[in-house]
Amino acid sequence: MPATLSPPPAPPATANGSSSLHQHAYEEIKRLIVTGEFPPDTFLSERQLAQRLGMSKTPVHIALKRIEAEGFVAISPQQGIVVRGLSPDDILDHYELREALEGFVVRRLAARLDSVGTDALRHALASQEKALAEGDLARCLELDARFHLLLARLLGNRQILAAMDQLHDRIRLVILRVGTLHRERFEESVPEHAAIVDHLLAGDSAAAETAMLEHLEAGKRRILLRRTEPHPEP
Amino acid sequence: MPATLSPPPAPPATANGSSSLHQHAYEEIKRLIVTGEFPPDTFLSERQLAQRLGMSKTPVHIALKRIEAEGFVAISPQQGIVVRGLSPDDILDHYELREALEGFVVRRLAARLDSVGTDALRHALASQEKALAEGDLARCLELDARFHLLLARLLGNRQILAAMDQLHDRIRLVILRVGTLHRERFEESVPEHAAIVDHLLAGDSAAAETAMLEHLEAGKRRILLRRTEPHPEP
DNA sequence: TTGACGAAACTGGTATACCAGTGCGACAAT
DNA sequence: ATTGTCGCACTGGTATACCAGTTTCGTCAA
Repeated sequence: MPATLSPPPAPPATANGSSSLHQHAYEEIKRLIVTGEFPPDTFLSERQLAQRLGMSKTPVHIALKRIEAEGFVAISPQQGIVVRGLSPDDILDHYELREALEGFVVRRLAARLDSVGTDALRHALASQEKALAEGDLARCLELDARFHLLLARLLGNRQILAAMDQLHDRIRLVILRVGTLHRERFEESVPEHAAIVDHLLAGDSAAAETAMLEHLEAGKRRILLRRTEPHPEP
Repeated sequence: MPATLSPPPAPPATANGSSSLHQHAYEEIKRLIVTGEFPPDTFLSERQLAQRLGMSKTPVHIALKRIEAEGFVAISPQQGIVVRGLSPDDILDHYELREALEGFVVRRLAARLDSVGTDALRHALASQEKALAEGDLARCLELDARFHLLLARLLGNRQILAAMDQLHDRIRLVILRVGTLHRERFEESVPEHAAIVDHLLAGDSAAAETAMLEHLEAGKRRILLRRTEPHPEP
């Protein structure tokens, strides 16, 4: 599609690099979900979304089937589409999967980190500290997710990276479930990241893995403890 | 020649259990790929597939976009669809991901195995030995994949199970890459499974994980080296 | 013989129309 | 007033037609 679209009244806000409409629809709808604009239990409609995105049903339909396959929405034929929320069990399972993947990643990574990776980790850490100092919590959240993905990328395993990439959006969803972002969260997690990096640079596999597992454990605790408000859920 | 439009005999043909056409298309196309009927580098066409499956382009298109997202085909707009093969690096990455997931699974599982799980593992093992004794190699392959999925299911983590389920089809693809099934492969792997189960039943996390990692390492070696002769146990 | 050029025969991507279910509300019969 | 029923207004799912590229190949001119 040309960069200068287009007839429909709504050329979407974000300048997209999407190669196709259904790709754009996929990214946009998922963004609306993981940013909380479409909270859990929201009812969606292909036609509404198509109109909002300035395209026809077809690409929206394709995007939604993919999003359904990833578990973010539930589609009932002849009924409708509903945004799926995350149960506490989902969150626990989510963190356990991360323990398996990311614990493994840092364990392996400590033994094979090169100078390029060293620089990347130091840079990522510096960015996080800068964002925290500036109080830019949204950027803190983004950098947090990117830090974890960076570890997988440095390991160079595309399968693991792909698996963690799918987790990326779920992480946002998990964090958003507790409401707005808290500064204290990052005042704790950024130093935890720093500890992981320290052990990686020292080549200490066991210590790096332990630090990662503690970091994830702390993250899980930060989320589950805040989830004590009464929920009007069935 | 031009497609002179279809003479669709137009009964939905086989009475399928699929809830929708695109679901049926997804399962069928993926089956054709993972069974080797569509080997790597095969060129596909939405229209050809639609005619073969007795439906229109639309559900085929949706199914292919999902299969593309899973990495089994590559779609180039205005060009065509090609079945993606697995490079040696892909296979290495694949096994490394399994090491991360399944190593973690057995480590955790050894500590929390109940009587139901015990029975399920014993039963799974017996089935494998029976299939091997009968020389039913196709069933051996199926039971192999199911055994690994069973471990994840016993752990009770849906996220991990979903991640490993995606691997299920890739495993078949990996094995098919070396050609036909070899009896020796299962004469080795079934006892390896038995060893893993033994350590799980004994509650020995470390031994179970080690056995699993060795099992995966052996599987990787069997594929990459294509060796058919049994090797001495360490 | 050879080269370039253009029409045709494809490709996936998208829009539109239509279909078959579903739920709900209005209206009618009691 | 209650209740049963019909119908309309939705839903996602599918088929069809069309679009804009890309590739192929035959034709025609040099």
